[in-house]
Amino acid sequence: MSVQAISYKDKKVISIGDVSKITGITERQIRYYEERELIFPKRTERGTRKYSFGDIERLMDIIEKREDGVQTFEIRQDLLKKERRLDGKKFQVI
Amino acid sequence: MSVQAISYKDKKVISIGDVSKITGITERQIRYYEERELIFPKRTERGTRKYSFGDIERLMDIIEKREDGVQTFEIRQDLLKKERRLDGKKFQVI
DNA sequence: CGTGTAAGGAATTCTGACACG
DNA sequence: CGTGTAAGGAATTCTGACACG
Repeated sequence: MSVQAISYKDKKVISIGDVSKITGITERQIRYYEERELIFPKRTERGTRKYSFGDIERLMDIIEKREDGVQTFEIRQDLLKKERRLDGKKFQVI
Repeated sequence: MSVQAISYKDKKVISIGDVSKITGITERQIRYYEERELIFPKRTERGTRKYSFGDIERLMDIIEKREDGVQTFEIRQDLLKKERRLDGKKFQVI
């Protein structure tokens, strides 16, 4: 129930060109969000970025926030908060 | 229960090079199986083939059969039989 | 029948930079 | 800060063909 096999959602196999078409934003923006550490594609041996469907969902979320005027810095903050919450559950202090 | 939204499994977004790496067979073989109508990738505007995870599963199946000495012709026959069975359920003759 | 290979062209992706603001 | 663009190089993919068997 808690442990789940990695599904297709998390396999990083989509090229940036396709991600751009699917999400509707430019490759430049996608690369910038990576630079700002909001998204983490895999790299092939050659250096090509590969994204998962999960990454695309995350991107959709980022796009929405950006449209609401949220800065990448703030989006990153929220991300870190979430991670800390997850850590808390793993190493719960009593 | 019967109708299901198209999941990530059926989104055709994987390039032939990645399919080759994932399945372990050459691009030549993958293209040949398409020529023999065993597999049906999508084409981008430019003409690049795009495969889904479902396509990859199907390929794995084809590879196994080929290793057992089954010819592409026979594999295709089985495919058509399956389709007919499905059709039978849709247009059942009484 | 099933697969390898060399050939040439066209589209993709990458990085670092300059630009505007 | 967030995004556009031109630049040049490197890797990808495509098709049609010849080869072996």
